[in-house]
Amino acid sequence: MGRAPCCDKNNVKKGPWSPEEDARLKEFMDKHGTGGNWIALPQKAGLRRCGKSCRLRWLNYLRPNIKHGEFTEHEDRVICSMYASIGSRWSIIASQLPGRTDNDIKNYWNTKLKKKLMGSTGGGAGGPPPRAPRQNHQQHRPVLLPYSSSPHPNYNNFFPGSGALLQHQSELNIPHTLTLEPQQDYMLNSSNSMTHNGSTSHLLHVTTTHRQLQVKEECGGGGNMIAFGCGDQQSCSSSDGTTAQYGGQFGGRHHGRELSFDHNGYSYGAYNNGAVEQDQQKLFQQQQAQLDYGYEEIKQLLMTAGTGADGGSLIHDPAAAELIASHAAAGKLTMM
DNA sequence: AACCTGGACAACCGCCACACC
DNA sequence: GGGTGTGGCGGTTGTCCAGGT
Repeated sequence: MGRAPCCDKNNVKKGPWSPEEDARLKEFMDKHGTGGNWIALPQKAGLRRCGKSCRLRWLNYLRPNIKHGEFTEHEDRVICSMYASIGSRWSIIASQLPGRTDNDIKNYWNTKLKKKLMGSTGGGAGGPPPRAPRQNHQQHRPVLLPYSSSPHPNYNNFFPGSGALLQHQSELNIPHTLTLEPQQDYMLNSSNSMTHNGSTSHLLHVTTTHRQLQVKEECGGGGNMIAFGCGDQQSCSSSDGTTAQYGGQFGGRHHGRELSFDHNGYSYGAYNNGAVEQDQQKLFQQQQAQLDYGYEEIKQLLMTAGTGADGGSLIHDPAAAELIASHAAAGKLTMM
């Protein structure tokens, strides 16, 4: 049983707007505003258009103070760094760029920035963070990193001279002890490939959030892509349709610190209705305690602590877990 | 000159969350 | 509390145009 359409599709005009329609809509909006109802607006304004179409036309084109034309380098940076942090939340990104619409930014990203960025990475790992499903703001607020601190891994290639933004990129060379910063992404050095489930991986991401460790393995060339998640369920799918999903919670005592890894209640820097909750960001910053893992602990975490969707460990292959742990403990994890 | 291709932009579609009754 | 209407969002498609062959 489908919904009733918002308008009579047979009786509305589609396609590009004519100057006359634009003028009529603009005149009506100037005089009356939306009247709180976009659906009823076309009839009142004498337009044979769907209300949604009117709304879109107004918001994306006719509204005052809309900025068209070339994006500045600053805007490029904001878009890229926010995309790296929150993915394709165009409306939120648009809220940071006065005069730009989400549609504009989306088109600009899809047609120019994405290619520019991919070109600078050589087609490597530059994907957005996995997009969380649409959130019930009151129940599961997504983690939102301060975007300026989470640049694209190849940000420096894309914007020469922006090295200051990569202040977190440093090698960790602490034998057998790995210090993971909460809310930070790490990338395993790709010089060593590893085998998991019969496929060779070339890249491995370790993401830490407060009380959360997430390992994501990727293969180049459109191969398998596997995400190991803790707390919130994580899932990734690949272009060839192979998907692996692990989720759940795990916990234990490490360095005398109780780690529950239950994600609930630990989303800091969240946004709500598009507005960053700054006080929550402050709270997050205050609670940025370091998480210390040794080789055995990392291995243990990976091998035994998971209670994923399949009830198994995060990594089924002992050799794989050992390899990750050894790389981590040997300091071969690079902050992204 | 005709055709093809790719880029840029505008618009549509379907889904979801929320407000209201 | 449930049903319904609406607004908002993101993904996708359509259209136009410029440049290349």
